[in-house]
Amino acid sequence: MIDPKLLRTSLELVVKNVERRGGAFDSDRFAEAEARRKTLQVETETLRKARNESAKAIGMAKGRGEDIAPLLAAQKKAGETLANHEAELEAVTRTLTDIQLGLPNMLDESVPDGKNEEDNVLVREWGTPPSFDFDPLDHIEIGEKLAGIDFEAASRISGARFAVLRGQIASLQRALVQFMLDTHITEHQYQEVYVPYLVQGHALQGTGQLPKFGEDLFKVVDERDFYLIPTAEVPVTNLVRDQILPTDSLPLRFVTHTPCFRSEAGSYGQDTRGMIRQHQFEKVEMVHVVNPEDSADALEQLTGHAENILKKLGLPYRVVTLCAGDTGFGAAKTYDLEVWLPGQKRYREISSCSNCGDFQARRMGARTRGSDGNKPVLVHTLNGSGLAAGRALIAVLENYQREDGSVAVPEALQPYMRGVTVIGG
RNA sequence: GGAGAGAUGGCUGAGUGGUCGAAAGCGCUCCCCUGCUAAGGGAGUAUGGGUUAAUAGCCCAUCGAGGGUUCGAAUCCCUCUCUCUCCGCCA
Repeated sequence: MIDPKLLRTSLELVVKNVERRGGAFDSDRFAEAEARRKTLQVETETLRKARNESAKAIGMAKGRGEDIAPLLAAQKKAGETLANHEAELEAVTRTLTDIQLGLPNMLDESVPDGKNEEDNVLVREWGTPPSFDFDPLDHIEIGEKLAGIDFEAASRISGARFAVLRGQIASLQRALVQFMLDTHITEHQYQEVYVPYLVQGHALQGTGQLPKFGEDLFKVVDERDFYLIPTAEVPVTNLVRDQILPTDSLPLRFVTHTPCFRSEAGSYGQDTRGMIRQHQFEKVEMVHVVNPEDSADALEQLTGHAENILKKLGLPYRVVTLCAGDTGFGAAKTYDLEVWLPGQKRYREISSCSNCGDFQARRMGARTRGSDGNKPVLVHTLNGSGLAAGRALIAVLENYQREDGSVAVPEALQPYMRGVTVIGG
């Protein structure tokens, strides 16, 4: 959520922010409800105060042995008025909360204008796309030749948008995951965590997936409120929900590996072939929890950690700043890392690194004592893929393919591959 | 799955209908005294919200969550969640 004070005092800024993102905000409806809330809350609290004072007076009168019957009658009537006010206040408050939960984060001032991914701004490039003296295959063909990726078997079991991996290709994905985790733990000072893959609605509300994006999630059919995680960002960021963290315990850096589950509703027809867009995929996720003044620097560091993985793997990539229209709901600013895929002859997203500012922290109730040791202040949260393992697998297969259909194993992964240097061939 | 116990402020722990946002102790912060690796004295020390120029006052709410009874609920009733112990089962 964005700061409710901002909504009250600078509503036009919020409207402008939503419009920059390509949305619309009915600010009149909000302003109306807010005005009503203000009046109602003052009245309700005044009534409550009167109720409390009278109740106290009744208690004391009773103690003195006086006749309290007339007092009780008056009090009962006042109680009814109060109950009406409370009910209306609750309804207005719920309306306001619903509006606020549906509002996207305020964009960082450095975020460029733009409507969609075409307007994203290139920050830097690393590496050179490999040149082949043969026609490079895409990962589907490579996987087929090596009998390592089996979409047909997956569709018999689970339908479209799933893959079965076999043999050394399956090992390669696991090697990628282990390599990424170890690198973040030993070189980037992350704490490894293991977290639930089923989470409840309130956790998803905390990170911003709910209430607005429920259709992207898999909900467990059950009397309980369980969802499959769409990203480890959800359980990991929620580690600090309802906490007041000592300021010297920050920054927190967590890393984990989880499967991710996405319904991909609304993406019919996109990336239907291959492993690019799956209902289930593996990802290594990094989460930072930092003091508010540190989040801009933390975003650069976080992005650097993800880049370091690509560098060690020798995969050419570029970094773009997402424009206003392409920046996610909860993010104030996002860098996407895009890896070169020779099979598609284009760069594709392999990591998304976001600074969410205090947006998630406010929803979760995650705070810290400021350096002055006084009032609790909201922490800032960041998350980034480091990296999406399924897409990293594709990138390795396509960039390291050889003419005979075999695939070289990047040096960094060989220790994780029982010393195997070439798959197939 | 069966049986039982519990959930109060940073921690321990009182509090079974009224002046309790909550005793006491510990911890922490500041001050005083004293002076030496100690002790003593004093003050302060929850969170969210409203009002406000205000992180000053004042007010409202919060004793696991939600509902109920009552003029009035930490205290009584109901439902739920979680934790702990024992038995059974299980990776």
